Amino acid sequence: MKKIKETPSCLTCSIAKTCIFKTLPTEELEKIEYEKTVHFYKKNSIIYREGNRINGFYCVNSGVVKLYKTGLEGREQIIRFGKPGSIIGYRSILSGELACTTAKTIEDTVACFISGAKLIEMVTKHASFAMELMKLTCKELGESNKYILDIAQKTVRERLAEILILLIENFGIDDDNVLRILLTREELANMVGTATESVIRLLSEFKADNVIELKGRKIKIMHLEQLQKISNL
Amino acid sequence: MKKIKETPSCLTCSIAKTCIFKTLPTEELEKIEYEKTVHFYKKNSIIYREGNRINGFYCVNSGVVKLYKTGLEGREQIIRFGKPGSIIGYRSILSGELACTTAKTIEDTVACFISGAKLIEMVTKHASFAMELMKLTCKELGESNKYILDIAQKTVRERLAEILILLIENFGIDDDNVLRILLTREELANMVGTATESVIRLLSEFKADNVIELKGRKIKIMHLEQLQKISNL
DNA sequence: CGAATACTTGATTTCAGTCAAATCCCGTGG
DNA sequence: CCACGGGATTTGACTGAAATCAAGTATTCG
Repeated sequence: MKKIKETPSCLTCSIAKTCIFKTLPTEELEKIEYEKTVHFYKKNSIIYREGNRINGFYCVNSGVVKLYKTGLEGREQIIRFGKPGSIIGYRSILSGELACTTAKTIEDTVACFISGAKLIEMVTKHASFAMELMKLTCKELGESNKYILDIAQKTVRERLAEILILLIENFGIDDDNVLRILLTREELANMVGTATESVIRLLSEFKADNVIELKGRKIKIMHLEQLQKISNL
Repeated sequence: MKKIKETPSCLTCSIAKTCIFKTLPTEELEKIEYEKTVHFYKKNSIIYREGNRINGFYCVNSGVVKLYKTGLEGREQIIRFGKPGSIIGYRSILSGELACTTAKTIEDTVACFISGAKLIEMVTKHASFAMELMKLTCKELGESNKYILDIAQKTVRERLAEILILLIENFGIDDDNVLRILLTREELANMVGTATESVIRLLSEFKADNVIELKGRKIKIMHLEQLQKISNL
């Protein structure tokens, strides 16, 4: 409501443990601060599109971004989310390829754009930054590989439970055990890799089994252990 | 037959365009040469196991290695292959995690082991090496993400055709259009993420449609365009 | 407040997995 | 050289999970 469209500062931003810039010296942060451009996106805005060349990357300051690939009949496959502190779009800069996903906001979002040249400069000049970035990429790669296994071998039911756990880990739950992210049934389906109807049916089942409670898009976690059991670890 | 178990040299090895070490100065290569240990594996040997800590990575000199994750009922999901010039096991070094795949040779293989400390030293000391490594990782990440989409949305038939094309691109075909890698039906199934019987049935169909010819594990490509059409790009 | 979008439930279909049985193939040892 | 045993491959029959199709209800948003 009262959010002011204020330019976020890299110096205060980079304090967070999860921030990729955390090892950079202050003078470098100041240079980024000076060079970056800040963008304000309304919900459902596209930041960049799969297949396009992007000449920089984005650091999400507030809001949530879904990164998805588009399949043959236009069905989306959500690969991951960007949330405050995440960087998105860096993969294609580093690999020298076109963007492999579309980035679309699912909430009003503020993101800072930093040029690819600057990214490469930082990698070249600061070995600790290069290590951090590599660590991030390798973790992401591990997650993607894990998901290949899941999607190839697990049932939709197991995957849905797993996705819910993943969302809990990523976005947390509030005091009332309600998941701190609101997704449409279709978006859930596009994460799990299944049909919307299947997600609806399975959520109903979970609810009937008292594993979760549903109120619109709010999902309240009643029994995390149950979810874990359903997901098969 | 007449292959001699000879220690491969980093200096001659690194000439190849695809080699990750190609930007390193000669003196650094000499140091690697000195530090590395060379390992000779027979077919079906395990180089490292998913879930184990490995304190270095391997550079494949000759032979072929499959990298796979193991699912609940022990079914393998092949993530990628290592072939001459590939490096394997580096992901877990850089991310500081446990190995996320098992590496098993499917041919007699020679691979050089280089310590994780050395890898990190090279990343730190040589920005160009860091960039190359990052590029490699990011490309791999792009491929994994692509495969998530495929496996989530394509039919087994489409995926099998796609995997065959991928194998052609990776391992090539000989003068007689025969794929230069021999996999069991089960291994093909473990790439596609399906049952062995399904692969067998579909290969028979492809053969009946004159897209391929089969002689044991040899696959002869009769009509690549057909394969591409089946795979839906 | 009306249109559009999202959600839900039911009926039906189908792709692909599982199970079962037969055959093939290859290396080993007699 | 040949028989044997075990793994790999093939084919057929059956099953079932999940997709698709269809129709109605609820919500949201301009």
